[in-house]
Amino acid sequence: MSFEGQPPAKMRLLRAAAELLANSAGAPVSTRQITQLAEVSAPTLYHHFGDKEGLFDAVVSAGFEEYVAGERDFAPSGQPLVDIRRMWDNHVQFGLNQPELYLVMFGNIRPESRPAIVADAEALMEEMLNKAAAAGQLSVQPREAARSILAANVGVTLMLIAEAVVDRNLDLSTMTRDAMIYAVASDQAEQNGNESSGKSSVVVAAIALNAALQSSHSDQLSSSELKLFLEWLHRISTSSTT
Amino acid sequence: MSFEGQPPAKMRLLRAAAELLANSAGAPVSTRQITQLAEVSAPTLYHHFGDKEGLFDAVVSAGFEEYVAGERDFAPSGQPLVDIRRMWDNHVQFGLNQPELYLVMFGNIRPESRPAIVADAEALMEEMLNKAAAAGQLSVQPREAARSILAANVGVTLMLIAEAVVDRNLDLSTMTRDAMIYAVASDQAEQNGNESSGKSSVVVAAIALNAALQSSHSDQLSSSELKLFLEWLHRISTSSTT
DNA sequence: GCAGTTCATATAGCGTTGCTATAGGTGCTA
DNA sequence: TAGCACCTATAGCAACGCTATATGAACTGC
Repeated sequence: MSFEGQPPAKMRLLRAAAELLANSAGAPVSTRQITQLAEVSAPTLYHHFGDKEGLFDAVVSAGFEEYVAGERDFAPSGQPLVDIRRMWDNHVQFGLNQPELYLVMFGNIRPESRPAIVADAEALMEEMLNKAAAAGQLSVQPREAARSILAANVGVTLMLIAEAVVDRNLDLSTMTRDAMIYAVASDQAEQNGNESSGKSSVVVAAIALNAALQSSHSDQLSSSELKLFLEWLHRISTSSTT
Repeated sequence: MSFEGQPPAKMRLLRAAAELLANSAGAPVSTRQITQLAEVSAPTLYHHFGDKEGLFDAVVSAGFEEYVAGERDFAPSGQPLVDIRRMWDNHVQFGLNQPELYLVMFGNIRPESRPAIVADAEALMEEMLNKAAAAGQLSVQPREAARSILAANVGVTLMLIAEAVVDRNLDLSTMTRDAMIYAVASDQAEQNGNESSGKSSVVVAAIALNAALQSSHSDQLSSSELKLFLEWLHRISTSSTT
């Protein structure tokens, strides 16, 4: 959605809202400020965007599309998980660069109002994770992984926004990012090279655990618990792969 | 901060605000609603709390202290990492039970306005992680781990709140929680390919199976069986030594 | 060329919001 | 009884999101 072909008033409103959202550090932005800066009167705003939130949505989705576009461009590094890392960092940077926009997008999300942007972000992340899954580098389903990573990504970004700029420590982001990616990656289920089916990885892992439990006795479960546990383990490890 | 000894008006304001915040599903709560329900007129509110946000802060911190108290009580399970899990789950439940309060606390956090509650939550989490660190179960500094886990916890909770109640899937919480705890726990040794130190192969295999089970819902166990199975699995995978 | 329709903008103002200037009541201490 | 804190109320301000209504411009069909 380029700004070029739009009627002047609508475009000026978008620009004014974006500028005010970007510059007013934390303070809420009123429709009167926006219309005044855009040199337009109130009904024009509502004619074009229906709502104050409609205007903000437009600004957000414009900014988000820009961010997504820049994201897709330099993404194909061959290593999907590396791309995920970069995607995470870009997300954080986007939030820190435009905290107001970001808070509108991810801070006030309520059930009835705004799953749209979140769904977009999830889809983008999932798309990248699909490549990782295709390369056998994922130990969980891409959709679940995407939701999980995005949730952590949002949480970290909100925390960083909440901190004073002075003592913002990006180690929080780095650490959480690597934790999430590592947890989702398949390098601890190292058998995924030959069998990429999710179910078979369960079986393989169950067999491995079974073997490990036989050799070294764990004291974390009582004997009765262990007995039942082993039985279940057996049921899992002998299940047919579909 | 008990409610008992307070003058009636102040207490009635707190109760009214809490009730309106809890019951008004998503809609903003106005001071007039509050003062009307509390049978009090406007200046009284500002006399006692200075601000609308001051009132909300009071409500929030009351609720938060209650939540913290309930948290500390049943916490000492001996296994710090298990306690962290429970703490995570309680955090999510707190957010889902009182979404309005939660959004006030963690959704709108801006640099100048509200690091207080966040700091409290961090401190609580850190306190628990210190025990884990003392038991040699942590591979990173408790403070960093607490910040990281809390950030992910907040992100997950916000995501769940944003979803319609119907299709809320708590797997998102479970998966992210275990990912974070696992990443922070000291069994990270094999992350660097150094498998001999620290964890036994039982733990490694248990973790792998856990991850695999998260991705593909096995139909070999009933849901109640699976729940208990996963619980045991986690006990094994968070055990400190063999 | 001109009526009809549609789109875009403006004037003025409604109802509600958070908040306050001012003042009156209440109970305590002296 | 006087004085003094504390607590509460009447009334109202400025700002908010939003809209009923109206005017101008641009295009369309005849």
